[in-house]
Amino acid sequence: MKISTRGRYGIRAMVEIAKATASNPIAIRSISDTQKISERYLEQLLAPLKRDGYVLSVRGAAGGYHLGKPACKITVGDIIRTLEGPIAPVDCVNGDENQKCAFNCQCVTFKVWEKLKIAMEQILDGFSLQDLLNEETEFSTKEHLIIQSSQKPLCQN
Amino acid sequence: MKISTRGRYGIRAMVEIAKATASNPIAIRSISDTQKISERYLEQLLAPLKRDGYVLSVRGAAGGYHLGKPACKITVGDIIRTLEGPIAPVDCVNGDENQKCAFNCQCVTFKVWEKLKIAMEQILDGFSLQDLLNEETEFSTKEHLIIQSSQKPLCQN
DNA sequence: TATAATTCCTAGTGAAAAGATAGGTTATCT
DNA sequence: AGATAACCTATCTTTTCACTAGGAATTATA
Repeated sequence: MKISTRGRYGIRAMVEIAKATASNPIAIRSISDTQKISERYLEQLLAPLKRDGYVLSVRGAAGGYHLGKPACKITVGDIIRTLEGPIAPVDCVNGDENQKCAFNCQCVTFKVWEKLKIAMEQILDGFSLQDLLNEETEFSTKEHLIIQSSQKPLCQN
Repeated sequence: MKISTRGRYGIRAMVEIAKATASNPIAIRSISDTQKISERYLEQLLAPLKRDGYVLSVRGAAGGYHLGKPACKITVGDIIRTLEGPIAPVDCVNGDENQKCAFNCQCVTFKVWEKLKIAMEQILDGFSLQDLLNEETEFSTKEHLIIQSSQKPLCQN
């Protein structure tokens, strides 16, 4: 029950891209530098995000990426669905009718999975990229909260 | 973001075990037959469930398993935690302080994961084994809902 | 008391998914 | 022309998943 690096990196990348504009797009190189994510891996994450319209790209020198729609219209759930597939704890609730089993999923656990899926989507679709950006500016005003000279690793999420 | 077979099989096995009693325990063989799960694999799932006190075992001939506590006191979340580890979409919210990162997880996504974790636990701990048993008797009174002569696979969840 | 039925313990294995790397092509700015 | 960047496809390594396997210990019962 873990979010994979695809989803986590994707969200962090999108937060960076949200700061760019059509006339001043951000390059993969730049995202890679600030977020410490392999350029080559990032490339692979941005392809599906572009396909789904969440980002647009500008090719050639001085090119890069910028959002394909307003930050308030892109949710964390959108990004995860694009990069990891349907948000569903088991296949029979992923929205594809063909994945339902012979009992029409009338097994004792079906209700649990259904409710779980709904709860997860409610949270993930409840946060937009804009919310995350606001969160960031909030953090910058309270840097003192950062643990000093810590042995702990940089955040990987 | 999927529940693995360990969790899913474990829940189905526990529903069977919940029907047994201390004086009439259910054997792995029997669970395996009705739930179509490999005996050897089931063995491995029951070990940790026993360790955590959710089941008790009776060794030797006519032995088997029965619940270690009342069905209403065992939740789906309990079973999943025992078989799959902490219910946490990312490591930094799994309850282990050592997994928190250098920024004390003050990254823009932390709030999302925290809320997601809480929502997931609320659902999963909101269903007890007893609830699932009740669900089952409910189904048996409306078998007509089962899809007739379907090509669909048997339920694997 | 032998035997069959059962849990218990540890190890191994095959396939798939995750998490990247790598090489090269195409487009665009300066 | 050259540098910079996106784009495309393939490959590779590591880890996890899902299961298999062999045998030891325990206990009812014939």
